[in-house]
Formats: sequence, C-alpha cells, structure tokens
Amino acid sequence: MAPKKVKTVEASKTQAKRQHKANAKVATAPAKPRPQTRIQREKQDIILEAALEVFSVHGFRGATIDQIAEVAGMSKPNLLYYFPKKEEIHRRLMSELLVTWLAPLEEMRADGDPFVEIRSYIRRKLEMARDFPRQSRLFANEMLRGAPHIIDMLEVDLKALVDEKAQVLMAWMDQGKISRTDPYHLIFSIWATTQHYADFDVQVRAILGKGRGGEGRFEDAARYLEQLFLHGLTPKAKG
Amino acid sequence: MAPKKVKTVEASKTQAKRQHKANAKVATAPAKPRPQTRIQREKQDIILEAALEVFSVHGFRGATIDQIAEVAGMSKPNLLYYFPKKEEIHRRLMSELLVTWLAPLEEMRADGDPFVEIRSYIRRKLEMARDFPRQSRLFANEMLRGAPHIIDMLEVDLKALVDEKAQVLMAWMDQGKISRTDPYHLIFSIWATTQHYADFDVQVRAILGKGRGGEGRFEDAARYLEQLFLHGLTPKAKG
DNA sequence: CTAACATTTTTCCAACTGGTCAAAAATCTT
DNA sequence: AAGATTTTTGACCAGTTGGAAAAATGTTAG
Repeated sequence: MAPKKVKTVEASKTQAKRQHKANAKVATAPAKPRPQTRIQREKQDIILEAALEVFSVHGFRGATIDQIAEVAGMSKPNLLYYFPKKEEIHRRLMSELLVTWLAPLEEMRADGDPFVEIRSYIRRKLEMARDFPRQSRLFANEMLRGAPHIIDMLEVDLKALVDEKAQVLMAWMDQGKISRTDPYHLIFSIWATTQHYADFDVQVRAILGKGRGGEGRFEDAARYLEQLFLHGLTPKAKG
Repeated sequence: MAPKKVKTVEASKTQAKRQHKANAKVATAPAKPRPQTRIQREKQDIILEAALEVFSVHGFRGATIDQIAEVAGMSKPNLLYYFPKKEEIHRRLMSELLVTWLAPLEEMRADGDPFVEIRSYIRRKLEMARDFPRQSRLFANEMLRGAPHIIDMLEVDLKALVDEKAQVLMAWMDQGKISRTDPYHLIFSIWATTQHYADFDVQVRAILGKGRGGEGRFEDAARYLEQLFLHGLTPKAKG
C-alpha cells in the first residue's frame, strides 16, 4: 500500500526540468524540496569542475559545451540533462566563486595587529592564487568582459565589504599604526599583486625561466610582497 | 615620436588574392612589390581598431568576424578582403601591442636616479592603463589563455629586456640606493598594480562608486602607488 | 519480476561560424 | 569616355554551436 498513489505524472521529462516546473506550480504539496540524489550532486560537481577548466581559459563565449562535456567525460546532451543551459553552469560557477573570493578579506579583523592582519591577508590571497589559479582566471575573465553577470553583486556586496574594511584601515591610520594612505587603493594593490601570479602565470614563468618557475617563486613572491607592503606602510615616526 | 613602422611580410600578404591573380598572369614581371594604397591602409586601421575593441573584451575565440565587421562598419566579406584570416587580424594586433607594451620599461635608464626612474616608470605604465585600456585587456586576455600566440616572444624578447632591467635594479641595490629585494618580483608588482586599473576597471568603478569612478581615481592611484613603492624601497639606513 | 523513475544515448535542428566566389560597383589611368 | 584596376556586395558553403526530442538503458521499490 503506497502512502500516496502516484498521481498522473505530467511530462516525466528530465528531472532538472521537472524540478523547475514542479516547484514552480505545484501548490498542493508543502513546497516539497526535491532531494538531490548523490549521483546528481556528483555529476554536477564533475561538470562544474570541467566547466571551470574551460571557462577559466576561454571565457564564456569562447568556451563550448562540447568541450566542457568532453573534459567532464560525458556526452553533450547528458551534460545538458544536468544543466539545461550553458549560462546556468556559468552562473553557478560565478556565485560559488564570489563567496570563496571574498572570504579572505572578511577575515581581516579590526581588533588584530595591523601589520599581522595585512600580512596574513596578503598571504591568504597569494595562497589562493597558487592553489586556485583557475578560479582567479575565471574571475579575471569576467572582469575583462565588464562583469556582466556579477556587476550587481560587485556594487552591493563587494562594495559593502570593502567599505567596511576601508574603515578598519582608516582607523589604524588614525591611530598612527600604519601610514596614512588611500585604503581603497591599498586593497586594490593587494588584489592586483597577488592575483597576478595566477592570471599572468605564463608571463611569470617565461621570465623567471624553467628553473625559478616552479614552487620557489611563491615563497619569493611572498617575501617580496611582505617587504613591499610593510615597509611601505611603516609610519615614518617609527623609523 | 611614433615608432618606426616596419614593413612586415604580413602586410603584403593582405593583398594575397590580388597578387596571386596578377602574378599568375604576368609571370615575367619581377615580383613587383605593390605599394599599399592610402585606402588600404585606412581600412586596415579601421579594422584593427574594431578588432581591438572586440578581441579585448571577448578574447580570440569569443570574438566573431561579423562582430568586428559590424563595429568597423563594413560587411564581413569586405573585411576578409583586407584580412583573409581572423588569425591574421589578431596577429597584427598582438605584434603591434608587444612593441607598445615593452616601450615604457625600455625607457628606464641605468644612469638616472633610481627613485626618479622607478617613479617615472610607474607613472608611464599607469598612463598606459588609463589611455589604452583595451590594449591592456587584449594583453590580459592573451595571458589568461596561456599566451599561445606570443609565448615565444615572451620567452625571448621580454625575458631579455626584463633580465637587463633586473640587472639595473640590482646594481642600484648594490650601491645602496634602493632596498635589496627581488628585482623580478618588483617589476611584476609594478605591472600588476598599474594594469589592474585597466583590466579590472569595472571592479574599481563598482567599489569607488560613481563619484570617485571618474578621472580623479587615476591621480589617487598614482599618489598611492608612489607612496607604496618609494617608501617600500627606501633603504633603512637612509631613514 | 515489474512499474515508475532516473539516466544516457541517438538523432536531429536552426542559428551561427569562418570563409569562398563571382559579379557588380566604385575608383583610378590614360 | 574607355579601359583597367580596386573595392564592395550578395549568394553561398561546410563545419560548429547550443539545444530539443525521444528512444534506449539503467535503477529501485514493491
């Protein structure tokens, strides 16, 4: 005896489509959130991983679904079963990215020691450039195109966060703990210098040569940036 | 002074069709090098300008000939009359770009005052980011893709130039005129911080808001970067 | 086993892609 | 103005693109 006889299943199409339609119109059931099967989540992750690989190199328009499908090891229609639209994949990637991307800055605490906090922030950003270069490039690609998909979030969420942290920096300046300078451009320069190692990786490698192009360069970069920023921020009074 | 325009092999290739036909008929004539008409040069410039607009936003694969033709105000076949291949347009753009891009660093003189030279270099790079943002983005796009078309030039010409200037910087360090640090990463950080204002323009605008997004920000950036780099490079001995 | 459901594959398509070609139109030479 | 040349256009093409439809194949609960 079934608790509830399956009613006329309207178009038993693909699950994804049904999910959209069902959640949108079925008002009888209490907004039952369809549980995602394990397989669905796994496949989606595989696709997102492959899409990251492709989008981060070729950008949205330059990337093709076939290419992503091939990297993901499945057929194009099969991929489209999980993400009905190319845009959908990209959107998911971008929203996940933004969370990851803002995290390091959020961690900068107003009640910590300024130099320690700034140095840690630089270190975290540099580690992200090293460990997640594709995310960095995906972000850069979106920026180059004028950030059509995330401009709203930039103007609201990101701006709010940066404004807040700029306040923190200015407070430190007021207390004479760091040099008085433009806090916004300070943040920009940290972003620029750290992400450079992911986004312009080829160039860095080409110049440092095969020898220095390996692992050591990140330690070198960290040491250099530390010196650049901290000495640049040391108040003159302190000598 | 405009950089000396070198007549490249590619240039004459654009007339491939006509040349083929003409040369096929008159095999007797000694490969007469057709001079470019004024109209040809003008149209090619218009096309390159339009291509810069499109390539710098969408990258090579993401850009379409139709789109470039539309921006250039001509039909696609007409555009293809001047540049028989999409790649040809891109190659021309890239080779022109590299010359422009390396110029500022070349100007850094070993016999000048270190601080003046470095500050001037930063200033020049910042001005390029302001005045030629599309070139900057075109370059960034190429880097993100792994620089498939210019990797050779990076590893040879660019590397040679940077090596040379790194020597200059190290000489200054030896003389105690600037802090001892990694000259390569110093150059990287100048590139990163200045180009950031062109490549991540949307983000900068989104954060600085409509008010500060205008012209003033470049002056702010210049002032900030000057402080960052010069104070960061001031030897402790000098106080 | 079998029905209901979930997943995958096969087939197909219209729009777009880079590119060709011949003929028309414009321009230049004489 | 006539003829030669250069430039522009419209029609066309083969390959690729994002995506739809449906059939075929699992998978699972009863």
